[in-house]
Amino acid sequence: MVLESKETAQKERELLHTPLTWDKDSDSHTETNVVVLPLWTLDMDTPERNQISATLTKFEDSPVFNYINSLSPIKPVKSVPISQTFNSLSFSSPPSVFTSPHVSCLKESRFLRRHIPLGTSKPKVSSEDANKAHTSEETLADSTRACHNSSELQENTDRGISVEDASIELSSEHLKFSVEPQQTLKYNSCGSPGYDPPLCGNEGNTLLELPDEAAADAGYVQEGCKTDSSEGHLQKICQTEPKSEDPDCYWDSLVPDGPDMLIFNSPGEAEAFKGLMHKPLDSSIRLSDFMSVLPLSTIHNGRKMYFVDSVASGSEHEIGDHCSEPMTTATDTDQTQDNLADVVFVTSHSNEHANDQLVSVTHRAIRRRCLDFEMANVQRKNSDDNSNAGSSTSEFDERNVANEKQQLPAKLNGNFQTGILQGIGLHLNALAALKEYKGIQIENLSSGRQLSLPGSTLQISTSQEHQHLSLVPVSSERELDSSDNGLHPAEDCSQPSVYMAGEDFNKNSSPRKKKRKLETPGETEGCKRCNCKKSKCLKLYCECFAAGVYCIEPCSCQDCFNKPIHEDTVLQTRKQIESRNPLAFAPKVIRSSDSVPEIGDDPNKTPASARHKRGCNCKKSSCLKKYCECYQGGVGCSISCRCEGCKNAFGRKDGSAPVGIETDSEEIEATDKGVAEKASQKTEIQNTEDHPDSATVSTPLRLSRPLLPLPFSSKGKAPRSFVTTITSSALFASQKLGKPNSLWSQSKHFQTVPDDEMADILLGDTSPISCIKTSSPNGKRISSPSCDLGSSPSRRGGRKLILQSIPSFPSLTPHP
DNA sequence: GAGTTTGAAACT
DNA sequence: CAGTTTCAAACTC
Repeated sequence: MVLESKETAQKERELLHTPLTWDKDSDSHTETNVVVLPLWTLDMDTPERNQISATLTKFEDSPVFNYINSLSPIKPVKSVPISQTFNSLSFSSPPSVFTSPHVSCLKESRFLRRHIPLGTSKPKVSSEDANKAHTSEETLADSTRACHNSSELQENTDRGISVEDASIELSSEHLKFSVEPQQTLKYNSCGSPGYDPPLCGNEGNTLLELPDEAAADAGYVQEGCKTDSSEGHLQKICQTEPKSEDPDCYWDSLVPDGPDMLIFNSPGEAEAFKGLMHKPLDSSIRLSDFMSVLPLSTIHNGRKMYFVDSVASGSEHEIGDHCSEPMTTATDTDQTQDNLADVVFVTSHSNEHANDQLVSVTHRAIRRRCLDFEMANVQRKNSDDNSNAGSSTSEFDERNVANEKQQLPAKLNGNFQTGILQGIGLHLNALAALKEYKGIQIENLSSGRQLSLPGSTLQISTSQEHQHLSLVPVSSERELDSSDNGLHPAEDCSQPSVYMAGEDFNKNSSPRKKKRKLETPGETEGCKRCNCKKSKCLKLYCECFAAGVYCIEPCSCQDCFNKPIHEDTVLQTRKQIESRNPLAFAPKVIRSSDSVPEIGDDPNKTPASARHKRGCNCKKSSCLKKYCECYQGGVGCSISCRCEGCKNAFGRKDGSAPVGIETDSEEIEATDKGVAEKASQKTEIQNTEDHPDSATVSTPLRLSRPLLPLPFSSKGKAPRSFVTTITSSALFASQKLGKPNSLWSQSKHFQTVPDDEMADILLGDTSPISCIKTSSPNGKRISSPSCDLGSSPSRRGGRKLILQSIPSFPSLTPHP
């Protein structure tokens, strides 16, 4: 397996470096017969993963599998479990950077998948972990083939079956397993893991998305948006959402195209699938079940089936309900009416659409943060236009909720350079999205069912011609604060304008005005981008650049060079800046200590476990405003700060306790105050619990946490430092496919790594690849199980804590 | 929305 | 390394 993985990794690298020659025109094929197996993100090191891998292997060897293969002209590649969630999930965001979301995607993905987008769009995994990469590579290869052959295939593929990938996340273990069997009997078009069929422009392509992972999904979506053709599935999804009153509906809506989706001909199949879904935790079982189901559906229908990742429920998430959702069976109908329209979300209500086919799809993807190129918006065809109504297809969407937290770890295990960063970016995105997601959830979900998905905002706008679904990443903060605001689907990012390819955004005459028009203040902030006028977005002044992401439409920058088309310039500039300051792109806020006093800062003086990398230099803001990077990052000032009159609510330079905890809150604005208190208290509590031995010790939670509960709720914008941190890593990681900048990787480490460790990292003492600690707003995917850095018990505990302590993204519950 | 304030980044 | 300038975000009105 390892060998195989290595080979795959190699292939993947090659693919990444190889420009895709895919012709969009060829995409025109109407339907895609693809079965997408869940992408399993596994941690190679974990038993679960092994289990899954074994299962997959069996699967491949199984008669059913063979049968499926026989159906497709394309030779299925032997799937290899990949730990790299990066590919799809983690990376989804990262690609943005270097694969720039804008440009990178040749294809639009109708599938919200975690797969790594093909070559350009997807960051390449340079990992040393060939193992992880292995699967993805194959997938890429397949996808590539598919793309090349798409035109041909399209014609033939309508009824073809392809299994692109399966992804499963085992939330229970906090591990994510990703396996991409990549057995593509047929690729629809670009049906490669990284590849989204939609690119092919087909309506037929189905997008399966896991609601839970909306956040993650958003990432995909965004990526998908990169391409012009982004209209796809998201819109479709959106179409149904408004209609759905059922809690499930939301998720259902997420599932785009019906025809392509996994369809169950018979209720029995659906049941089987259902059962499978119900067993998210049992990867092996699921896989088997899943496999068993496939044949039937494919065979009977002769149609394309898409399986999108089924995700294991996360421990924190309450997936069960979703999983258990009865699958809707529909009668056969011709979907043909409108290729595009295929997706009808079958909700409990939607049975009317009677189709024989029952589609259940779970899609798990990591949502990309706004920073990542977010094509926050995805257009979806209006149901009217598309004929969802017309299409008789009913689709059932079943989603497993997976913890993104888990995903991250797995990803981390993968190549550090590429994978990690990307993964992080995605993760963040997902987090950002949470808030939005919640809003939807609240609005749409009436049942007590909890959604454990990372929030993503789905914005649905119905225009005469199109419905637009946009996933808008929202800052984690917002999410946290969302309770106040009530969730509003992000308007800002979702604006149609967003659909535009990111690259050309800046070219707009008045980006800023445009942006403002499109974006509402609150929401905008989540996706807020830079507004550079003179720096060309090639200096650290530029938040996007500093974060390691390309500027996208939401940006109001002028003369922007921080775009994929200027990738060389960007990279060069980056290097230049790094040459001056190796840590320039490192997270500004780093974990000061893990309960390890030796770390530079005196814990006593710096209440917050996390500290600003360099410390602030505030003179007039008293470290009570976002001018202060420490405050903005949600961390207390430390001895390294040169601030004057420090009143940082998160911890004063002089060592006084964080305001939030203490009585100084008065100094803070009322709104912020509450948040700060909560955050600080929460952090403290968690810390104490997790690390009884060191009260002052920064816990992973803190590390990651500070970012979350910041007192910025009013604006909802994530703390600058935080954003920077997250994005930077993601961005950098993804900068060059296959050639992750070492620095970037390093930067990642920095996030969670103590200063001293950072130094080591820079020196190369620590292998970035081996371990990455990431702090996510939600803290879900903060650590990779296998992370070396975390080898120390304390650290591990910290990571673990993070996961636990971090409030799961969007609590599925209606009200946070 | 325009203007001011602020402090980091960049420059010297 | 310190001082100054530039820059864009944060903030205010």
